[in-house]
Amino acid sequence: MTLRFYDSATASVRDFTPLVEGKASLYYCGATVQGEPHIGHVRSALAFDQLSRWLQSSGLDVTVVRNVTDIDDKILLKAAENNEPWWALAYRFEQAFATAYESLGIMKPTYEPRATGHIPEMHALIARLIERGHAYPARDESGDVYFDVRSWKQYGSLTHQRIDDMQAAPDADPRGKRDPRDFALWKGHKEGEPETAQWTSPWGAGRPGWHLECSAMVTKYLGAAFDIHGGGLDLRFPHHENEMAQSQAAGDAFANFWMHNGMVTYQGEKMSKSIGNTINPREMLEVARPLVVRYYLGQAHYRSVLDYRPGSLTEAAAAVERIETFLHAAIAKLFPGGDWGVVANIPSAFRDAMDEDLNVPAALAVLHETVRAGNTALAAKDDSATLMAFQAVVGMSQALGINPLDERWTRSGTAGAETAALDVLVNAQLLARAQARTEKNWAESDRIRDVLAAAGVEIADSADGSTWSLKS
RNA sequence: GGUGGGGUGGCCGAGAGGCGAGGCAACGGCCUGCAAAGCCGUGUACACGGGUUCGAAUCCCGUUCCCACCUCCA
Repeated sequence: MTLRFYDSATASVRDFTPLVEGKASLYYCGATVQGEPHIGHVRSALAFDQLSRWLQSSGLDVTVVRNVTDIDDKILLKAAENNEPWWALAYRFEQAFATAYESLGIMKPTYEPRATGHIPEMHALIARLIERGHAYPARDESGDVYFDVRSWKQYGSLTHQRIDDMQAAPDADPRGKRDPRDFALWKGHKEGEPETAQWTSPWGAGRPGWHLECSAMVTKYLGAAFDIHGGGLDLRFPHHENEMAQSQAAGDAFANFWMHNGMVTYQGEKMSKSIGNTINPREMLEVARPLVVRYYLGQAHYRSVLDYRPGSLTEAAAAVERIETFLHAAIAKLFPGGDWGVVANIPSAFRDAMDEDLNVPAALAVLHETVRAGNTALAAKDDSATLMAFQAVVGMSQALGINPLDERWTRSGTAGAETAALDVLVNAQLLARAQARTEKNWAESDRIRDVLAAAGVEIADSADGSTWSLKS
């Protein structure tokens, strides 16, 4: 089976054929670093993390580029309000995003370019557009340069809109524009803006417009034609529409596929900073482990709306624990030494689900069915079936970035010297309890269990003895 | 006004003409000293009204409600 993805530009699921055999190039929009990340931002990055992982699992050599837009109106505005240099504010939030991504195991892109580092590339693109008659300097001496929307017949094709059907923005300031929908490629320096927020250009000193940086950076790192451009659904218009227009009008083929992730809502309403109904990753991590948060944000199909409500994380935690319980039981049975090696395997049903536009929910169904089969095999003492299930669960969860055995999730809290010490102490208790149990001294047995439970240590008895784990 | 996406059991969430995806919760059973975990089983799910069909959650027509975007948005 071949990979198939939903392409927003054609509004259909199409076969994915890489432009260069054996390789895949993915660009997805990162943040305009003007504030703290919320889980909507993280969900988007996670969706494209799942995508790039799956492209890799499919044997492709993947190059991923995610931008940081570190100069724009809001950054300047907030920095002024804060009485802080705009570049300091931008970098502060860039780091906050990096921390959020890191905590949830979102793989680092191959490269993460900043807008401010690509001014010359933007100038070159503007020059090409002016030369081809698709851009013009403002008629009002402002130093702005606009993209001429009417000069590009295909304008609107990404979102299937006609310019004349679009609702005119009520607050549109025509300034020196030929058409109110023309957008700024270059913004002339204005009185009162920081001196540091301007660059010289053939059209006067100023700074880049919002959409230009992505076009310039994609082309620089992935070429004039590349495989996939991604981002949040809310970026389709105007951001992606404008990006596509300016790049194609300049003569670049640009993205072969456009992929957009669904929004995160809270009580049915889109989570956004302007409404103020946001939840940030830190708040989530206070109530759930990183692995659980990742599982939760990634369990729905990437194009679906994900509605957050209190309790979501508890349910996700139960599902994750089910997977973990099997994995730990299988290790205890198959690899008493604790060294299980890694022979991962990905069942074809899982592969089929993922190949079809990244159907993660269907893929998770395969994973959970395999966990059940594994538990059954464990109960039947069928070691070879247990091993098969174990390898499949490891393979599938690894492909999704939610392998509970992965060092990333285990290294803090349950590993290291503390755990080793705890293991000795708890095992001493378990030994005493085993003695009590052979003597059928149930009161003593239960007392030990209760004491451990109060300390957050859970006991599970089986025919082969008792094991312990930390309650999460 | 324009362009899209939706309404699936108590909750989440896939599917897209034919044996009830999967998870969470609940209930019953097995196992267990008791638990926990696990396994097995249970539930008359597809917004509403028509239609097509041997058969519709899925296709068609109509109605209704919700969400997103139309120059701040992931």
